[in-house]
Amino acid sequence: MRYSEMFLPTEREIPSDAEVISHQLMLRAGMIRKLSAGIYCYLPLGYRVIRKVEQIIREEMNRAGAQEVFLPMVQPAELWQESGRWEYYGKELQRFRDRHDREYCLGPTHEEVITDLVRNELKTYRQLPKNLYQIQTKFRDEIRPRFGVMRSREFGMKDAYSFDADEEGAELSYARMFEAYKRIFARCGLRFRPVEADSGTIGGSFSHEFMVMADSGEDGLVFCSECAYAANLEKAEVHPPEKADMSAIEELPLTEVHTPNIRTIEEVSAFLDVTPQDIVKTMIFNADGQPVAVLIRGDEEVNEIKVKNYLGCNEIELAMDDMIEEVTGAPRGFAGAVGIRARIVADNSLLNMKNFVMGANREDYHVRNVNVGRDFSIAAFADLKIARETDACPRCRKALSLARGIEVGHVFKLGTKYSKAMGASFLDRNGKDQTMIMGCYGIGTGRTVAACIEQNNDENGIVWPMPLAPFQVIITPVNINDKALADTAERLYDSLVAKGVEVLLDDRDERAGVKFKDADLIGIPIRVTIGPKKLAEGKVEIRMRDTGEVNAILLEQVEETLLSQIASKMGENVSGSHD
RNA sequence: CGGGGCGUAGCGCAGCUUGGUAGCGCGCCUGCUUUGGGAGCAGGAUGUCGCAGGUUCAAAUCCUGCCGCCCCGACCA
Repeated sequence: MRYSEMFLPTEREIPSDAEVISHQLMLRAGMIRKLSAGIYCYLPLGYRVIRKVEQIIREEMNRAGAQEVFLPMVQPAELWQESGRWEYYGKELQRFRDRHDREYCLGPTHEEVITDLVRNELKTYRQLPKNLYQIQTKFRDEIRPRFGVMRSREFGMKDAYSFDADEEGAELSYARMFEAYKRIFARCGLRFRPVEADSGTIGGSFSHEFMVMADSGEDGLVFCSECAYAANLEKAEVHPPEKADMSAIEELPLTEVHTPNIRTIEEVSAFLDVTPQDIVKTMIFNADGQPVAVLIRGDEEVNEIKVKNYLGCNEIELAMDDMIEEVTGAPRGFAGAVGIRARIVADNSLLNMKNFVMGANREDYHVRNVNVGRDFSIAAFADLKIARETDACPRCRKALSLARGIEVGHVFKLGTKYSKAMGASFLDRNGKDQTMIMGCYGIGTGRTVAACIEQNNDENGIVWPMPLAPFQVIITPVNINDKALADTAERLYDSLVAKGVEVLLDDRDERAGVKFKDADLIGIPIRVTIGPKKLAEGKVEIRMRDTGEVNAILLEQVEETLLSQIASKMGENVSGSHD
């Protein structure tokens, strides 16, 4: 491709509405342009990178035995009513009516469509397992799209669905996808980590997210310093504290203290001159309409998802003031466990606490020297807190580490959630009707590209890993009006193109500085600079974008040198060959 | 949906408080010079000042309503 002919509008200044680095660089490098909130156009440079990601995905999905299909984006409401998600999915699901007033939605995901397709066509265990995937545009009417293509409303996604006859088969399908995903993200040149995750509204029993490590990521994750445990912060378990021998500590008499307008942990600890570790927080939740009091040590935070999963409820939120007053008889800020009219659950952080402070369920009062058993009882302790770095690994008790990441892929064991609701069954060996067991597996293509930029950039722009680079090589003659330079550039360009190298020839009549800045900004891994001084010696310069290393190479050796550089940079992230 | 901010040339911004000829930098076009890290000089083009009402002799500027976009929160694969 000739730069002079390419639609590649680069920007010198940072667009004012871009916050994160990947968004800024995608705009500046002419990869994307915004059409509307959360809706983006991909320009040629950006789309070339998308196609690189898609190609890697295709190769690895095909290798893992999946087959590519292409499903409609517009989906009839009836299918979603069948699965029950027409009601449950909420406002993210973009609904509309056609001219006959029939209801439809734009596909945010395709469990319904694929399950419908499969139930109509697959009838016997002999036809199973099957794994079908597509790469397609999804639409989710996000409450707040942000960070460019990282969280957009319209976005590209690879989604795969597996159908198995039995649990062992489903396990195998899941494991194969898990391995395929590891290969995909490794081949993309990403530093990533698979983590255990909550399965959310997609549902199902078990899932892993693939997190690209980046401080700008929206998700928190924890991982063990010793063993393989890693999980999304939403899900991360912690090992309960060692049970200490508390018998030596005498239980002091319960005392009510006047604490006028003292509500928060900070206020209470300052006012009563105790540490937050001496206080128990009582959080009132509304769980499917029922009040639940969650007790946790003052310096810890409640993980709502853990509470939700522990209670097994559908909806959970912090209770409104009227519910708080109903169960405590006091306004917000003075809730405690003693005498509360709500189910009580306690985090493990209470295990070794004695003579602690909590709200008195009376306005402007707290109580001191509260003790579990004597003053109120707890049916069971559970892990309900947000994990911290001071917590111990739930598997091996070693130290946990915290990091931030970008979720680029998610694999779910769906079980029979959709196949049962929609009647996707088959006849087994004995002629008996059985429900298919499903899995689903997603990768955000645009998000993968953005995540890659988050990990690979410097002050001059993007630094593409070779496998995702829109071009492998850029040829930069420093002055196109110097015929010797221009001719050399043209000849090298032709010969590299003939060898199948993806090369951009910067044939613009611009000064060298402008070309260098643009080459750095768009992040092409290898730049061949053709200038008068080195050319007089029969040489050109090869400069690596990542290290900045420059080597002068004899013209007759350039092609060979480039081919070997490219080859070594294509495969350096994955051992073994790939088709 | 709640809170905050912004909408002026392709991009980044000033002007608005105190109403009166719409500006700056970059980019763009022409010419000359220059040619290895975003060149210099000279000349030039480009604006329904987000939209609609209102106040006024006069509105980018004041008032009202609406729309769009960004940030924080709630929410979310």
